[in-house]
Amino acid sequence: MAKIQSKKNSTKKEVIIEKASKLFREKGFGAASMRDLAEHVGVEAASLYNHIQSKSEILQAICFRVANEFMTNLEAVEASHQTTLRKMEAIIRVHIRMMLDQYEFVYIADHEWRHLPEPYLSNFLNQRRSYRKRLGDLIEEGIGKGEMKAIEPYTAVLVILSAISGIDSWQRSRKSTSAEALEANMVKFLIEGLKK
Amino acid sequence: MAKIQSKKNSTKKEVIIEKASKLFREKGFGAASMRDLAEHVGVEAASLYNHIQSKSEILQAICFRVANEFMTNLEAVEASHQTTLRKMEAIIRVHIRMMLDQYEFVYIADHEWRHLPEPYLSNFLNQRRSYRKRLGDLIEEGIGKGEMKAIEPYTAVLVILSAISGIDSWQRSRKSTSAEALEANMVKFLIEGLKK
DNA sequence: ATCTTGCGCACTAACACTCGTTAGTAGCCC
DNA sequence: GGGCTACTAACGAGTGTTAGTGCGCAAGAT
Repeated sequence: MAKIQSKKNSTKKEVIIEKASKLFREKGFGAASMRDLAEHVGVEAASLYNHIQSKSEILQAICFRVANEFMTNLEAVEASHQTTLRKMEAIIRVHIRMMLDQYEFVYIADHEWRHLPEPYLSNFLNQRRSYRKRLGDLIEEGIGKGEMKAIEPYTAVLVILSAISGIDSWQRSRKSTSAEALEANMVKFLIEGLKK
Repeated sequence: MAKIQSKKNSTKKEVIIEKASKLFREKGFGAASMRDLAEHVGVEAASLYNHIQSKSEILQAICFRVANEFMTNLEAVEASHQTTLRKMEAIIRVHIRMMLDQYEFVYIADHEWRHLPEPYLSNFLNQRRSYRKRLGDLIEEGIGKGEMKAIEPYTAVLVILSAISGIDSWQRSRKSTSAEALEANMVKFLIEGLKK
């Protein structure tokens, strides 16, 4: 009957994950049911299990994909040769853009990770902690070099990351502001808070 | 049998709401069950219904209590005679303090409101939108008076509110930073982003 | 001071679902 | 013909919530 796999270059599993990401964001992981998901995919609930192993496997796939993407980017930026301030700007821009065009995925990694089963939960939180630590170190370096004002690095990281994740409010209600303007204004605000 | 009402000056309903706020934050509204809640209260699930009408009534109580508190404060600040910049600082500080000592409640109003049933959902979102609009107007006024740099007000509101709600990461893992230092640093960062 | 009444509150049992997931089966394509 | 993959049916557990019952304490009547 109704085959899945609507687009080429995307396995059925990928289709399921993509539909799931929309659903998990709208209803939350706990409130979204497999029957719900199946309907959006165009299939019976039991058929999903030909492609995935469990509901939480979907969540794992989403969370770790996002985490890896951010981590990979961080490493690239760290290895680059720029001002510390420009490095931070680059990272901030990547976060904003990810939030703009991979919204569903990033949102879930940001808000639904708590439903990960162990040991994935601990693993994820470790990665997260390490990522933030490295961001903090970068800021500390910027302060040391006199490029940034003396702010407690941990707080700065908190403010920056949270501020960006607030784009989710913007996504919900396509307001007057355009995506480009949003990015520009946000970078301006955040970098200004750092700059000496 | 085992009576509820451990403390004076707090009805049994209040005790239930308080325990529920902890539970809803830890597990999410959808994943927290009435039997869970009952156990924390020290009572059978069915007994809860002598004091509340439904699970979602608890959510409503929490969300609107928080919303009203913020709204009341905003009106007080608006009516006061200060620099626009100082008004913003006052509002930011109230948000931070609420996040520090009414953490569970604020968190739920911030993240679990989507599980409100209609018509409460629309009502809540309207209040929220109106609140942010008025914050935006305040910033616009500040720009007009030359106290603040020219930033798109909507974006600024987004950044500020989201940044503060990120304190939840801090609450989860009592880090090196103290509450006072956190508040000071955060205000510094955010106000600096606004100031001309 | 004792008895009576009534109400507040917690109990057990149950209903009517919904949940994630598994077993077993049959059709379609290489 | 043999994998894939989608189907139906069903499982056991857990969901919010209601019905009906009885205990215990406070107020009112004698």
